[in-house]
Amino acid sequence: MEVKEKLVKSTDLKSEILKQLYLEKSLSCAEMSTLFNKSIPIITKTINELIEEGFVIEVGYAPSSGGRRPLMYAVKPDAMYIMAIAMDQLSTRITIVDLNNKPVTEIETVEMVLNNNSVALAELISYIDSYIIKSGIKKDNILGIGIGMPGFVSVKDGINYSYLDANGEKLTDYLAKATGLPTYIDNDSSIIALAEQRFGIAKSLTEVMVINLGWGIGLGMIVKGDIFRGYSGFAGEFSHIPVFEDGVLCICGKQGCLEAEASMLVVVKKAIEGIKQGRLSTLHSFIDDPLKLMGDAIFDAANNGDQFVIELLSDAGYKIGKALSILIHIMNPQTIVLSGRGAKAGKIMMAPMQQALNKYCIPRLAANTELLISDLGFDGEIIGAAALVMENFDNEQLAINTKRLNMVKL
Amino acid sequence: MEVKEKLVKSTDLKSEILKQLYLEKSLSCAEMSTLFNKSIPIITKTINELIEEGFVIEVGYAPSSGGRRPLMYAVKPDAMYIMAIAMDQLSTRITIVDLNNKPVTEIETVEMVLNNNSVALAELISYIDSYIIKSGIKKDNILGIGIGMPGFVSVKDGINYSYLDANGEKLTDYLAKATGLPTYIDNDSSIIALAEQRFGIAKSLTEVMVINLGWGIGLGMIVKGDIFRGYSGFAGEFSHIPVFEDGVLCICGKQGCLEAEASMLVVVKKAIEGIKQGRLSTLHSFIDDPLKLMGDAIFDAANNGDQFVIELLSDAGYKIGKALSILIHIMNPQTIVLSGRGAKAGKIMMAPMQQALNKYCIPRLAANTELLISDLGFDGEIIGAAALVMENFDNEQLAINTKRLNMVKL
DNA sequence: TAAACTTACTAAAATATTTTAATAAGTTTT
DNA sequence: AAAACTTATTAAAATATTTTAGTAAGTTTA
Repeated sequence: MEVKEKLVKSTDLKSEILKQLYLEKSLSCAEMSTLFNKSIPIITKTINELIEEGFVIEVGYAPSSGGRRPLMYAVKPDAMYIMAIAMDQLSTRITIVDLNNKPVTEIETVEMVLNNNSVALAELISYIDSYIIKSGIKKDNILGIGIGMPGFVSVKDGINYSYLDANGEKLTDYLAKATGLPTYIDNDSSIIALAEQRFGIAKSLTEVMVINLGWGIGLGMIVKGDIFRGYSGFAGEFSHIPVFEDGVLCICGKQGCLEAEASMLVVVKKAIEGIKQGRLSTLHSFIDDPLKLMGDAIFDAANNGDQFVIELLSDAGYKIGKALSILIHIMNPQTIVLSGRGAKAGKIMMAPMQQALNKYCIPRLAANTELLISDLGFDGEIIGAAALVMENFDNEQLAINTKRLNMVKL
Repeated sequence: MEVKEKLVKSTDLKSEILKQLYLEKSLSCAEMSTLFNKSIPIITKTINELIEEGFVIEVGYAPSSGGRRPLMYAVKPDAMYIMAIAMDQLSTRITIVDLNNKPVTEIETVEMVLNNNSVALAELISYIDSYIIKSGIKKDNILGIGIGMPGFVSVKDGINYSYLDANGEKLTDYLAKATGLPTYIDNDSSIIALAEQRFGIAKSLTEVMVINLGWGIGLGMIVKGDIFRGYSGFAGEFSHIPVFEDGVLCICGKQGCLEAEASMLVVVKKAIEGIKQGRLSTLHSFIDDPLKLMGDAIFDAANNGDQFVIELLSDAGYKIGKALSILIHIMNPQTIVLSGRGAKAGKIMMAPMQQALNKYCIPRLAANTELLISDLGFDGEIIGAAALVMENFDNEQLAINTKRLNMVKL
């Protein structure tokens, strides 16, 4: 533990400790004292209150580092639960996790198209309600709902400008009213980046760019250790920067977008065309169900040495690499993480990507940036959605839940 | 005043107040109380100490907002001085400013080429020494030296990897030893961005991209209200991103860089070529002294309606605009500021730039970004260099200077 | 294996900070 | 023009936080 010192208001200490314990497996009083720049007595007092209130438990002694062994504290996993929802264009996953991010009931996947679907919002609410009932967990025990979704999401305004219109009302307010639970939304890629920085391969790093390889190519940015959203909340529109001169026409209406040249959707389309034109591939059996192709089949094919698929992924990788070189020039990140549903494809894409970085980056920058593949993979968005709720956990939330836990005791 | 609340350690309150007073013209106790989240008594006590020690003065009453008029406090301008140095490839400007950023002695410009100049560092030191002597200001009264310089500057390492090599030693340490004053360095564009955000047209904005129009095209980034430098300190390498397919060969060795297509150097080169080929321009009298062309002549010509120059600048503006659209997609800034020596040219470039933004940006992003021209202009780098010293002002610095001021009194 | 050194935890004393209440000095309303 | 309302400043009381010192429990060194 050599986490950088945090500055917190004394009144926020309690919720901040709980947040920190959610992020770390366990901490000693001394560690928290240095972390929060508070004296040991005040930490001890606060921790004891948290134990008294049922949020924190002792988890034994850590190995000695040359003196008395420190007593470690951790969050009580079942003190509160979080509902985590991960949406994409075609399907939505719902689960409820405990404070160790462990699903307490199985992740449920429902097919729901977002585009031009005026009943999507109503459906989502009904899915949420029935899932909570099925789970057997009392609503009072759920801290809130975190949702990752594609589109132009403004966290500040609580609105997704692309999907799930709530008749002009704040989507977060609308969902909170409908479900009776505090609701937080964010862009899927941002949420995946949050998961990678809090619990994944980029844990505790401060400058991280996370590429969300889904049907499209998303970017989640971690700047100075936190999600970066830009001024109006639309930062990271990576896939629509003009990289290729006179390229394919993109759905966004412009030419030369990365997404129109190198997304998984494009790879699949090219695969279908190629197979139809007689190219040999193990994927020919999927040709009638192209959208399901993505479901690991394409990566499995690549991993099994399917030449055609490898060729297609390599080409996409090189193009993404060229765009990444632009990103690196501007952001100079420590790490780039390939994550999201298609993270597996990252393995095949990595070599051509690195090749493009070497070609298009100033050497000093290429040398200072490492390219990694997520180990969270498809779970990233779920974990990120849960983490989003805890990001917003504050004293107010704590007070509500303290009351609740005390009520239960009586 | 509705500045966002700052979290400061109690032990840092004194230096933080002084820093804040350097940035604002004046503040009342109540304002500082809300700003720093401290009680009025503690602010009063601290301010009185600062007055006692000679750093702060009362500057009268502010207009009432419906009650007793607040007593305003400001920094004592001559309590300390700052040496500010602005370097570019060809010349270096030196001055000493007071705590109102007013030069106390005239800004001195010396010709000094940075590239392949092994004696540049020694020259710089001698310029500094002689300027201090000439100024008549005691070294003890100078808080430190702030230097803006082109090149790959790593603030963390205190090294400029492009110029001013100090035999592997930290440049900041070397200069501090040689001059006897704490020295801080940063990239010229970053420092200009700092000036714009602290004292210029982007004052107090949190997400700002500042384009430094000099011989090259620099970028200084303000993210979350502070200079953004990236992980290894090289963020903002805007002018070498691959924007143009198969473009001109750049000095960086790559093709299609913005700098190779649209920098002022390129504009000047094209102007010379054009005039030689018979194009009419009021610049023909400068043809024998191309490097001096830049010295306002090119902007004057444009402002006077010189068609050829306007054409060249418009073309450069459009190209910069295309690159800016990439930057906007990634960063989603609130404001883009055209600054630096060539800020004047911004007026002519603005229309084609906006045109490129409209073409290459997703409409929602283009609409959310305003394009402004600096009013600091050529002074930006000097002001930023001074601000850089105050950025690093802390309790330690304060203690040293308190001692000094008390010594003087005895 | 005992002595010396580290580190962790607890309680009391010292210090720092905020809250409260009283007063001063304005503006706006009646 | 007086009364009612705001806002600023000051001093005293109440509260919060840190420092200090003492004890407990381990590791390392001689």
